[in-house]
Amino acid sequence: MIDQTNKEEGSADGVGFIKGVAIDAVIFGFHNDQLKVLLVEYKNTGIIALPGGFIGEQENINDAAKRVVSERTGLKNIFLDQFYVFGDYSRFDPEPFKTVMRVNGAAHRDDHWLLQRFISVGYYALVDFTMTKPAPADIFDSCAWYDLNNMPRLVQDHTQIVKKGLEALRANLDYKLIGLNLLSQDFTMGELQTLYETILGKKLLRPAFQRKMLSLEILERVAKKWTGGAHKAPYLYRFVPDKSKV
Amino acid sequence: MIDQTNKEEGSADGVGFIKGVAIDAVIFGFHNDQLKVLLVEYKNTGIIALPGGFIGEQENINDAAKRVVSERTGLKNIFLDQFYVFGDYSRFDPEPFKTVMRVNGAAHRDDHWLLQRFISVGYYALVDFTMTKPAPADIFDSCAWYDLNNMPRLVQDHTQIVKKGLEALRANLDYKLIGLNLLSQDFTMGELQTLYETILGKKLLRPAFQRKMLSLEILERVAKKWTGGAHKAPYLYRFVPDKSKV
DNA sequence: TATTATTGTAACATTATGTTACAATAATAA
DNA sequence: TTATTATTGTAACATAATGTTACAATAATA
Repeated sequence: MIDQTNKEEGSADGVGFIKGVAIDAVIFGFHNDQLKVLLVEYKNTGIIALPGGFIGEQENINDAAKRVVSERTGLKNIFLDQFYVFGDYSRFDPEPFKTVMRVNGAAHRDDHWLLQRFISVGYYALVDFTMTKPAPADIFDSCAWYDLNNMPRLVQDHTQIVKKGLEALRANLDYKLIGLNLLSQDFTMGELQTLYETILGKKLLRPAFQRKMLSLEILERVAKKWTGGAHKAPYLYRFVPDKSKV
Repeated sequence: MIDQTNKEEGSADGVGFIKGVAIDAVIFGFHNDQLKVLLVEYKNTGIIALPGGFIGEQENINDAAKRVVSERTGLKNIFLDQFYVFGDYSRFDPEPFKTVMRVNGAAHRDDHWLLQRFISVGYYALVDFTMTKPAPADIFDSCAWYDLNNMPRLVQDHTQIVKKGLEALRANLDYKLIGLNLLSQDFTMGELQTLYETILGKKLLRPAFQRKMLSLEILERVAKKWTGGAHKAPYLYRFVPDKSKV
């Protein structure tokens, strides 16, 4: 447990971590027909940020990213993709971390490792909203979902990082079928279409969408879903990963 | 000049640079119907590597990449794209740099900054082969073009980096029209097609390719090119960047 | 049993891409 | 000068992909 705490983002010293490189994770979820992003709020400061972390001295960077997302969502087997390295000098701004330390009574000097310049590697993660258990660490007041369309002010350049992460998600949507990672195991074609429409920010025509998805031959029909509505019941579909690897 | 030398990759101390983060550049050229990659050979060692460098303490990472490519090619206005961060712990291997230092008489200790673990940000660059003046630095025996299909053994994981860089180039080819950066200002449709075929590693059908390229409305016909061959002379085309921004 | 809203998909229209064919033409050879 | 050759530019058609309209099927409700 002490070991665990020591590996959290806010640990007092940088022992065991590579300095100068950070990971920021744009964790996307989908709920109530809206894209959500998981954000943390630093204790007693109102400072809201992307979940982030550092890379263990002997850790693969992709494993570090996975660890960061796991710690905040409670999930394993996370869909993760690097999308950009944020390395402008202008993003260097030690003030927020100074505030976090001061307010929470952590002594620090200006040459503290967290107050130096960081290069940040951006990852986006796609998770099943219904399966996540957002978990704050000691240094956070909260770890919670926010509507992508109604985001609070974020620390440093994190708003920009979210924007770029969404662009990467859009660019990869057709190519990687990644949208499916955002839904529960079983879903209707309508839900899938709404997800795509939400990610792309535009309406799609239903017949073409359904035909396209079915032509990929990666979905299997599992049952009908009686929604209680006064209309025909939609089928439930499930992603069949084997079929996409032929 | 001293200042300049101090900023080269092989400088003895790491003063002025961010530690732990490096840039590796896959610089593509196109000549004699073949894709070329610019590589450096470390003095007296036979060690061949991608041109690389480090990030100044107050330098933007993208500017550092541009600087690295400029130093080796002599060009300004370089097309550059980040494509991946190589951060596996297993790629950490100080032996090659130890050899470089030992052979060239540079004293070093095992805790020398160049012998620590680095996270490497991969960039690919596209340059006009005919305009480049490959320039080795003091620590290199050579800086020269190699056929992509006939590459020597590269240091560390650089072969892997080249492979991933080529994949990124392929993936972006249609999307970003980046192929045009590899040709001289004026080129024939045949040259453009050969470039695409070389990058994609497959033949394309001529009428479809020509129709597609012309439909983009970013090429203007400038003149005919009399090649001396016993056949109809092809037109020369030129890229019209303005038109692609409408 | 009629009404309503939504689903699944057929049918057709349009666009994009793949393929074949051929006239135009620059150099060479007869 | 005139045929020959190789290559270019593009028309014409074939096929595939995507956009659009239409409508039957069907759960729940009136």
